[in-house]
Amino acid sequence: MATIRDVAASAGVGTATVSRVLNGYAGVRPATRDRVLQAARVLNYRANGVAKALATGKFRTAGLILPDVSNPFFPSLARGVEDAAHADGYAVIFGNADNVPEREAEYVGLLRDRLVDGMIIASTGAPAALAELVGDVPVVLLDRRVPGWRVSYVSTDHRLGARLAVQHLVARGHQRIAHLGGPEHVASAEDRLGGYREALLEAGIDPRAEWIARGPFSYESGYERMLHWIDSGLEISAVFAADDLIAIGALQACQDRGWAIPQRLALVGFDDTLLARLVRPRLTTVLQPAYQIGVQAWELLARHMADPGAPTSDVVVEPHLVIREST
Amino acid sequence: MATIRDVAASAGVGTATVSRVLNGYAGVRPATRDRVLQAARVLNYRANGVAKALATGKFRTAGLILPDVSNPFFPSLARGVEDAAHADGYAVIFGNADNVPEREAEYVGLLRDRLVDGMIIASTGAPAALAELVGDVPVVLLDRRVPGWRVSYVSTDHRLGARLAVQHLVARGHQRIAHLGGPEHVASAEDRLGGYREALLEAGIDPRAEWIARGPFSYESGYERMLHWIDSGLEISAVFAADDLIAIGALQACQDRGWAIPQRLALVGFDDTLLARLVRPRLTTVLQPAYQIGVQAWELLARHMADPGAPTSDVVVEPHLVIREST
DNA sequence: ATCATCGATGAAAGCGGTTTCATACTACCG
DNA sequence: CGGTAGTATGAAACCGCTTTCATCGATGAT
Repeated sequence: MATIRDVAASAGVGTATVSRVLNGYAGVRPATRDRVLQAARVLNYRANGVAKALATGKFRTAGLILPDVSNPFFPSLARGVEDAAHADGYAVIFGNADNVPEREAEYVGLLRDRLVDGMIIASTGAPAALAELVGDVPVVLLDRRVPGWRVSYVSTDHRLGARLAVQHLVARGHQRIAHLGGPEHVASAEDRLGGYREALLEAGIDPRAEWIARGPFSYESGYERMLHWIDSGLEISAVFAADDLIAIGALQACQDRGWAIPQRLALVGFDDTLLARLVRPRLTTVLQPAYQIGVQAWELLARHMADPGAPTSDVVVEPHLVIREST
Repeated sequence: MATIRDVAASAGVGTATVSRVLNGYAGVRPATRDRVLQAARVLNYRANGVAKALATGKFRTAGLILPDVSNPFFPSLARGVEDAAHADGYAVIFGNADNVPEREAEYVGLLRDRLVDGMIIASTGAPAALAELVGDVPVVLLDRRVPGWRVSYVSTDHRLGARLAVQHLVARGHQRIAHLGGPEHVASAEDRLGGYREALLEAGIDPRAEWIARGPFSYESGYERMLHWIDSGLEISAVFAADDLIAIGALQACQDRGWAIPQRLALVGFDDTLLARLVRPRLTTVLQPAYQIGVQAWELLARHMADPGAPTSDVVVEPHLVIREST
């Protein structure tokens, strides 16, 4: 692997000049510039990014930590981040925290050690502990606010999304609407639950405790909780699920027990992943623009990386209801 | 951010000793070791990974290039790679080539510049061009062999998988079996097509040209091709799709045109992604153990990183048929 | 008591870039 | 034609770590 010194020697100049040419600084005589370029080409020279990073303190690499890549929502988001980062010449190191806070912390440390220039974290656990780990690396947080930590956030208005979903069910004439919620202490899940409650109260419906069951954002969890409700004779006519995976699990449970959707039970999900369009009946759900959220997060991060003193901001993305066949 | 010099000064030793202690080399007096450890703790010291990489030539980071993260098969695979890498203390930088060969090449360059210790590439295009770009970084290739490039491979036996699928359809009494193939020049797609042909010939059926339509591995592509077949009156009773996404698109098309599955048309997919279980009727498909393939690829890569002279190997994974309701 | 041996340790030289700073050269001006 | 401002360039320091190699003191053998 050719080094900058090889190129310098081959072109008969100093390494400083090679560096100047290759980084496009003015003040190099055209003849010299050409010699350097030529030598670099001949030697098939590519600058060593690590050495560059050490010298400049910038690595042109960012970290992205996701709670669960198997949930189709996150690949879309990741792709948004990655496309935007890529356009800026940045690489993205991604870590899958697998919904385990320890693993998340581990990744943050790993990334910090790799000197990433910034991180985007879609946190699972309580990210307050992360603040210290992150140090002074610019960070953008997704879906979760940490009091006292001055970083930028981008988040969907989950509360609003949940209200849209429930209002839609109410408008369809439902009165007994249950909620298959997400895990506790996860901000998006909490907000969706809050929106569900609000919307019921607004409609003059008392949100009963037995209408709420919480659990992980997964197909299995949705399936089991719904099955349990059906088998225990819970009297409901509609369900708002905290995400599409849970909704689809529930849908499956209904089909296994012969509850027709939407006749016997109306069902609304959240996210609008590809899955929502694939299942039968197609799932009514709340759209969160995953890709754009990713792009947005990148833009914020890019700003903070360019100017560490830039004011933090708080981007709230509006969700929309997508009505399909399950309601 | 504290440096190794700060720790050395604080502990009253040289940087060499700090380095020795922190990397666990023997030959440091316990008293000294404790002083260093203590100082490191007080200063909240973490070694700068970039500097370490520059000094050692090892970054404990690997690259993973995937053609399309939206295809649920790849997140599973990625997770296998990542889990295994993580267990070895490696970080993985991943790149989404988006099925564009240029983008793939760009990523390979990006990774090489970042001095990754190794790469796992699930290539889209013709990866021969990559050989040069990669340089002497250890590589494991997924699903694709490049003549003359001495690297390790791991690949599912796509040909066998396709034969299992078609043999199953034949056993169910089908004679007019079409194939919704994957893109041209993509090894897995070619092999599956090959297996399809072989199985038909073995069954004494002549594989007609009009029974084969190729296109991208996507839902939309499956939908459109199937719709076109139905509308153009193609007489078939079964379809083997080159992957689950295509199969599910086709399934959708059938439902939109009132072709009952499996009565009017039997359908088999490939991959056994989560989707196959979610759609109705559930999809019969060929299982490829994505996660294990990822783990396997990592193990191969780890071997090559540890010993650049290690002999290359060629791991072939056996697929299995998973029979569900679509046949 | 003397000397060779050995273990513990630090100084310093890289790793491959960037960047400052001094210098050599040009060109322009009076 | 000398002086000066300005431009192009290279030497060398530096980024934070690892690692070699020399050194120093202690130990054990003679």
